[in-house]
Amino acid sequence: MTAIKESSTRNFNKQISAISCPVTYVMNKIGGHWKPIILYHLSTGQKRYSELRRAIPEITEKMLIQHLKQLQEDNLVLRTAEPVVPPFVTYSLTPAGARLQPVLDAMALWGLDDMAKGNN
Amino acid sequence: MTAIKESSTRNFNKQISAISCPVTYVMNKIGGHWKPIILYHLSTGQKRYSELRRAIPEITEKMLIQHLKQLQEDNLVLRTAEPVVPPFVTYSLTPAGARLQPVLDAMALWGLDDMAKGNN
DNA sequence: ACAAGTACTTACCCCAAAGTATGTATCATG
DNA sequence: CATGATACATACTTTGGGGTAAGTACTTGT
Repeated sequence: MTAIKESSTRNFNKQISAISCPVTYVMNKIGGHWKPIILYHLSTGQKRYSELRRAIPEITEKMLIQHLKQLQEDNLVLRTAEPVVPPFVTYSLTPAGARLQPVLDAMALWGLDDMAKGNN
Repeated sequence: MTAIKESSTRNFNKQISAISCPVTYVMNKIGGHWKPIILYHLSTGQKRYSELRRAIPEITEKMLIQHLKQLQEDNLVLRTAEPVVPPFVTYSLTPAGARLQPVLDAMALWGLDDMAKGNN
């Protein structure tokens, strides 16, 4: 699981930043190139693993699962597996994940606005 | 600076993600451990370089300037230098930077809420 | 003469995030 | 009997973000 060197200034700073700064706390949860995109695709309804893969062709399987796992640990997405073969796994937003919607919307709004004017 | 290898899948993905996903676009601008904190300190009014340093003692000078530069390039903060000696430099938010306020607030709100309930 | 304050710059190193590539188990279908 | 689909796992390498430490140019205070 990408074992993190517990004794690194790097990680220590990350921790205290997350505790003292709620914005950084959010950043640690939805940061990274792929998480917002995954969250977006799940915001339109639950999806199977393979559906997500096809919806985001640029992402590698490793990255997809890795981030899905982290999002699960962070209690933002829910994994539901049907014990059948071939496997049938669906991912959906948890309530906490759904509550992120206004945040993502606010960000998207600002982003689009900023891209439009480029510089004010 | 930190010269970026232009031909890396890594950076390429970052670029296209930022173009196609406005949320990622925002993330690239205010991501990193220090940027939100710097932005927060500037949101309460313009500050001198040394004031910022004292306000955020954990940050190193290298990181401070590096991020201030990036924030300038991203048109979020404005640098004003009085041509005197000793140097007198103040940093303040640009209109675009100020417009970020509601976004940061939304994030902070969610963050605090999420920290409070931990898991729903 | 020397320390301290101003606002940086520069060289060097480490590490975690991201990418590449391949493997696994099970079943259905041609 | 081999290919494809499902949902992953895992070993290996690269690279960009971040940290450490030291230096620069100029002036004021002691």
